Amino acid sequence: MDYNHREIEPKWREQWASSGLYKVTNDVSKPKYYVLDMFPYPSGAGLHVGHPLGYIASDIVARYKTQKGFNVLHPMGYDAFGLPAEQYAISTGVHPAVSTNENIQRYRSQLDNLGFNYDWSREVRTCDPSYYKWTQWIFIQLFEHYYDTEFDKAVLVEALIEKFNAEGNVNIQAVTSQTEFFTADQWHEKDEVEKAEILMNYRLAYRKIGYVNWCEALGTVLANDEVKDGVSERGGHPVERRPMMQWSLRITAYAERLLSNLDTLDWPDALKAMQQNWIGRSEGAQMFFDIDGHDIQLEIFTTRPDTIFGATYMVIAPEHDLVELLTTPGQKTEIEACITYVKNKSERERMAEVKEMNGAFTGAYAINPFNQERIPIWIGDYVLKDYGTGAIMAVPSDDERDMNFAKKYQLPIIDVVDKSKYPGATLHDKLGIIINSDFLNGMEVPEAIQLMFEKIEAMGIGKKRVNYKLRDANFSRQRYWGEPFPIKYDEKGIPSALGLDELPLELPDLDDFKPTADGKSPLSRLTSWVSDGTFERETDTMPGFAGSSWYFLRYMDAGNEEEFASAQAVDYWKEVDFYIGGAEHAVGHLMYSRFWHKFLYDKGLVPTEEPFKKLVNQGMIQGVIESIYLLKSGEANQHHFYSEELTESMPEAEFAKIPVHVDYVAKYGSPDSHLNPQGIASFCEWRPEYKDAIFHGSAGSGTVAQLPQDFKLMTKSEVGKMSKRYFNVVNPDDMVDRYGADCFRMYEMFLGPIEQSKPWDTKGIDGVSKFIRKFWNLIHFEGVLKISDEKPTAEEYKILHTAIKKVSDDIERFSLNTTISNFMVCVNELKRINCNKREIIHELVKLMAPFAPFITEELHARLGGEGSVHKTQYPVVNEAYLVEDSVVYPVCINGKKRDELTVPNGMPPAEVEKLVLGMDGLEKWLDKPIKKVIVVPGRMINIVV
RNA sequence: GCCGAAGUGGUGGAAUUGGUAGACACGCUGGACUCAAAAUCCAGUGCCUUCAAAAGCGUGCGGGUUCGAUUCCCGCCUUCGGUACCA
Repeated sequence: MDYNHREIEPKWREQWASSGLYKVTNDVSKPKYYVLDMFPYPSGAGLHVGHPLGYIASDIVARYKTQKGFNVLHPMGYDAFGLPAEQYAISTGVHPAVSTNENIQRYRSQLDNLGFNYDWSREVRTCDPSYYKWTQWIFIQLFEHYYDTEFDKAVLVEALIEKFNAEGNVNIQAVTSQTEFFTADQWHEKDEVEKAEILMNYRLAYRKIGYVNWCEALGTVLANDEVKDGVSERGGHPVERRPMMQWSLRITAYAERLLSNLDTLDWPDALKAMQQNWIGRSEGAQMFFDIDGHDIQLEIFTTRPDTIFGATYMVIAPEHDLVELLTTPGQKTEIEACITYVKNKSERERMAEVKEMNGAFTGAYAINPFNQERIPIWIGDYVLKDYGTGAIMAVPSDDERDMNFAKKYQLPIIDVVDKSKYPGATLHDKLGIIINSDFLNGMEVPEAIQLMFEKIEAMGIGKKRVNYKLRDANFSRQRYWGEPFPIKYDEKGIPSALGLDELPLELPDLDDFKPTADGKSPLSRLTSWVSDGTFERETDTMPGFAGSSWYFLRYMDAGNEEEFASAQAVDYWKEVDFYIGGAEHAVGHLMYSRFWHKFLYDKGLVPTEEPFKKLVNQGMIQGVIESIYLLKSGEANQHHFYSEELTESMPEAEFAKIPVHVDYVAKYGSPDSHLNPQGIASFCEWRPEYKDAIFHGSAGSGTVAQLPQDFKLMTKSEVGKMSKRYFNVVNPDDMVDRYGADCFRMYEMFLGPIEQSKPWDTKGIDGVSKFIRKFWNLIHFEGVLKISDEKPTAEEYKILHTAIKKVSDDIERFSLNTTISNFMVCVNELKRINCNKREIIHELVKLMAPFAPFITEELHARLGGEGSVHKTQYPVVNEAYLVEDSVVYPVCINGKKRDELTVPNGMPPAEVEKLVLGMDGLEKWLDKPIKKVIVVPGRMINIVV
């Protein structure tokens, strides 16, 4: 019989499940290997062909490592809290728990279809109380610790209180937002509320004012994703940034370790660079400027203290605490107008803008401590409150944005750095000779910076300091579908953590998921849950990254009810050896997980400082978006569609692009893609609002009922996201049904390098399908198994061992697309010589088992193998079979290949050179004198003329 | 704007350390088999000039280093990801 995946795949799927083949024990006698996928958010759309790309790759690695003798942990779970389920609930009334559960069921069946070797007994769901009990528990630990810079680790807040009692905070070395010092006596005099506020400034989980996107019209806080061009995506309503008291995590305490430990990781350099830039360490000076007529000082941070004589104005963020105080009555209107304007801009817009900045003068002046000059203090949208100190000294001559701001508001510009000695240097390079700067004149910039550090410290107006761009993470969401905070507030508003016996604090049931009128979380509607008269619960919930920051630890001991994971389990599995997931998580998720892990490490709860030893980012599989052009300025009820070629001469803005279901498009994805009359008919049936539309093409115009002969409406094809909204989703289930999971898996790998994004093209899968049948037919003739037990020839061994070598090398360097090519080459070669030798084929079956688990299991059984092929030892190359007795050299003249030369293996270069010069047929290129002959042993020959 | 990545035939891609550009597939063309089609098999297929032989050009664009550059360096262009509340 011919290979039939519909029979064979379900058979083994059931067999594996019933025998528990993929169950993993914490068997300490074997070396461990932990392979992890970034767990998915179970969206309502189900998996599309892009999702499994990384899962297939990790499955191959997991199976390969198993065959190499490791005890492999390869788990899967769901990142199940999130915004989409909540939005779905608001629009349909379906409870997020219900829709999430349905989505998970669907994901599970889709995943099962693909033959992964996950140990499902270890599944985690972030929305499950038995899981988020420990998310809450970790949050409480963060709440109860502060970061001590003397020991360089997290320490209990209780220990801090003891120190406060004994000696105040003068000797405390900590990462803190506390700026005022106090003695033990002063500490004792403070009341409970004041003490709680001071402790907040030290805690790793703490409360502070954060800003949210508030949309008055929708009465809700919007995610950045829901804001487009400064207005809400739904409805186009104005959005403003509104302050709110929220929980934050003090990730900045770990900035230095997050940065320096990057060196220990086997991650792509590009990714490390992104994290480095995100942390953004810079050395500079913290400086305090006196303010004319005020008792207070303005704190700024600058990396360029050497340019202080060029500081012609100061800029503070419009949200800065001092704005109100500094604004003079005369400037009030202007400042308020500016603040209102800035409120309506997102942070992203404010950072992106380098040309058109906005600001206003407060009316106040800072004093330059070096020449006592008055420097006007402005507010400006390009300074962000949470960056550094939220205040800068502006040096327009040496900073592009300061320069543009100064030009716009006609502020003076003083050149302080002469860069003429360094012609290639840009403004960002710290190079040049200082001018117009009193005692700094004539110094080189780096030298001047050093001198300024010393001066500033000597004068007591500031300190050399390290600053990070990294900001503390906002940890509050005004939403329902997330982990409730295990926090309650007493009648004075002082927060305290719940005890372990009160966990999990379960998310209460609710039937109205809309936020309240004043923008509070939906949970605040449940007054009976919120308050019992003596205390009030926190009603915000945690963000998506809470549950995903530690899930990889839970897999190690998923059912544990006493701890997040037992010490034995954590000591055995330690860290993730191989982590694969999307590049879109390069900073967010990976940074937060590293932070939490380091915190747990400080507490002695995990044995490694880093959670993910090796990491690979997989690319996205994109779809082709097909759309047709709709004329915008038609009469209200008469639609006109234009063929793509007709739109080229008209302004693009006149057309709206209407996505078309790709099933209707002929020559889908090619430049010739179009709707034929049949496609147009399908389109009109699918979108009845266009059933009377007129279609214009090169062959004429007409409605769907009366189209000209050979009518074609050319469509626009663009590579983009595979998504429901573009009607271009390809479901892996369909592929598995038609071609089988083995074929689908191999095709996904064959598409290209795992790290690269590439468009999906169903057509190409035929090639892999043919290959699988060819492979099967090596030992099946007219449907009957036929195997030879003869001893293989040297040629057969060579074909097999070439494949073993190449495939093993490729897996080790994670080049999975080329492994598939190598299997194809191997099978093509074996087919060419009609090899059906048991010894060869059985080894090949084991070699291919990680890639195509079903067909190899079947063949293993048919070849009389014991047990499962997935527990066999992976083939090892024997180099003896690969030795060549001759070498073919390409013969190049001036780097261009002109001929070949075959010589015995190991011939010395000098002799090869002699042979080459004696070759016939090279004369016509050798009419000029030969300058040099280069022989690279085993590689090539180049003659230079 | 900033940070990161990618760009090679009609298409997906290969070339592992600077050494034969286009492996392996898809598609296309021709042929075999067939009443016919599908499936399968065989041959060809970077572009251009050409009956052919043969030559020239060719890895986003413009420069550079080198005997030799898809690979290294400098400057651009385009697309994609992230940009702190999508996941």
